[in-house]
Amino acid sequence: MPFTKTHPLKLFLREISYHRTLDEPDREAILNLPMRVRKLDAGSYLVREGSAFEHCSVLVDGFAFRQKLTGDGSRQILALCIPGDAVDLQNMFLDNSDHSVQMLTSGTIVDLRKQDLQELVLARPAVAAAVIQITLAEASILREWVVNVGRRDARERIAHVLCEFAVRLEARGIGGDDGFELPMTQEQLADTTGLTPVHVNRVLKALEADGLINRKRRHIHFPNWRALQQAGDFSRQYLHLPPEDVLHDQHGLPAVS
Amino acid sequence: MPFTKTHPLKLFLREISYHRTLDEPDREAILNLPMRVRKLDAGSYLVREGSAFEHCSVLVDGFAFRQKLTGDGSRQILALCIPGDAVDLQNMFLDNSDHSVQMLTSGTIVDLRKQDLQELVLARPAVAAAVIQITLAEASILREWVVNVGRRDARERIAHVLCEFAVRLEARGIGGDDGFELPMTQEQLADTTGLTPVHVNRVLKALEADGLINRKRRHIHFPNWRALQQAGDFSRQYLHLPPEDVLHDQHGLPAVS
DNA sequence: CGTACGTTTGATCTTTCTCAATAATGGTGG
DNA sequence: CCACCATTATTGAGAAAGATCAAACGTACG
Repeated sequence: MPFTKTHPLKLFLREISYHRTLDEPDREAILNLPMRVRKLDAGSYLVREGSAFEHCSVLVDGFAFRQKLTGDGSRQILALCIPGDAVDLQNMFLDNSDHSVQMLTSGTIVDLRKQDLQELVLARPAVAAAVIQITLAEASILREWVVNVGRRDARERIAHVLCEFAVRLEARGIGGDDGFELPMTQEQLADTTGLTPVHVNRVLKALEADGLINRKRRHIHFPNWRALQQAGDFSRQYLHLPPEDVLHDQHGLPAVS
Repeated sequence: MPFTKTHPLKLFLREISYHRTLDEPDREAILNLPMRVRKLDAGSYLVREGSAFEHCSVLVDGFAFRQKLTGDGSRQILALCIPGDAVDLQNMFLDNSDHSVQMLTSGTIVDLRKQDLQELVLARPAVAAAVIQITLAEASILREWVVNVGRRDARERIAHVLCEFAVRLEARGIGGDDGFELPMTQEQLADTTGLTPVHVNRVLKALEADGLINRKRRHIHFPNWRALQQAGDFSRQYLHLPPEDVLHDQHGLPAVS
């Protein structure tokens, strides 16, 4: 079966299935939700802080980030969204969004109607449970970010973010073994770590000098994965991913295509 | 009806009801859950990072906090729990806890069996929806904390935490109009803001000198609420509380006693 | 080929941390 | 009730991580 004919919600469904086993009717119900596929440019907004939305989006392709601005205009990035992530579960049940979501790269999203999703959750307990689990796992990542930004120095923060991103990509089956394309400018990396772009630059160079990363433009490679994890005080526990040996084993996962 | 005969889950149920209207059978089901009431001393653990639990706790009386340690042993406080908060919804659906929860003061908790809660959620869509909303609101607070610690200076951070705590207390009908008892040492406040105790002390004194707070031991009073909010870049939006005028109006809320 | 954006570099300045000591405060046993 | 102890709060001096300011350098792309 050709790759291009993959259902746009494939990754999302797989993500859900990690958390909770859904039976066939549940999966059917999700896949048959009325949806609209949209292509977006880098920088376009998926959600704008303070506004209410009719639909919830799932990221199919490309990257996005959550962000919030302070009163004096500085920005904090709150999460990185990768393909398969539900971008605004918040808006499904809360009235207006407490943060913005913006595309990091160009990409594709699927819009689902808020109403439909609410009905789905109310009608299908297993889906509700899966949504709860996804939300809880996301909260766990947020807690780790609070720690990262609150109690780690610049070097640790950056190493940690790199580790997290790499592991999450790999868990979704995206990104290669020999590094990945970091879809961020150093300024954006600064806004995710609570640092200045200048300092991010210096730390990246230091990490490179210490042999923890190789960079070629935005492409990052980890010559010493273990050392990088250590430098970033990183442990994958908080991501609540399935055990590593399951990741590369497609058996038991729903074949959606 | 005497205050002492209040049902221990009263505040929790009220909190749930803010988010979603539950019908009588739903509320009954929650109140009839088998439960165990326990009194705990300050400092005792409700949840320990990395371990699995049989039950989920709801804080009835006293205060608690979520925390995580870094590799080098420093601590970050991730959330303050006030009476009526469910302390470990995480453990209800995720296998082992990604952080610890510890009592800040002495207090009382109610343990509910994990199993029972799961069944409740699976059987009652409205309860599931309420749990999702509570979890989403908690995530929103976490996002604000990332911003606080990532992009605000010491003075703003501390003012912000004070505002948040005061507003949350008031929304639960706890704490007085003329200030409140901050149940934290300056060291703990440092761990919630990503600062050192020494610096927290200096900032508190500065806030006092500027007429933004009055302190008498741990009791804090806000002579100029508006100015403090401004100093902390605080806006209650992210707390997803019901509109202010509903708060002091008990009509429409379930009378649980 | 020039413009715009991102990266890199240097010099200087600030906030916050660290270390260290002293003073309150609350609780405890006698 | 008092003396003592353990926390917690306060203060000072010096150090350091990271911010700020400013400029030069690359690279992509129209």
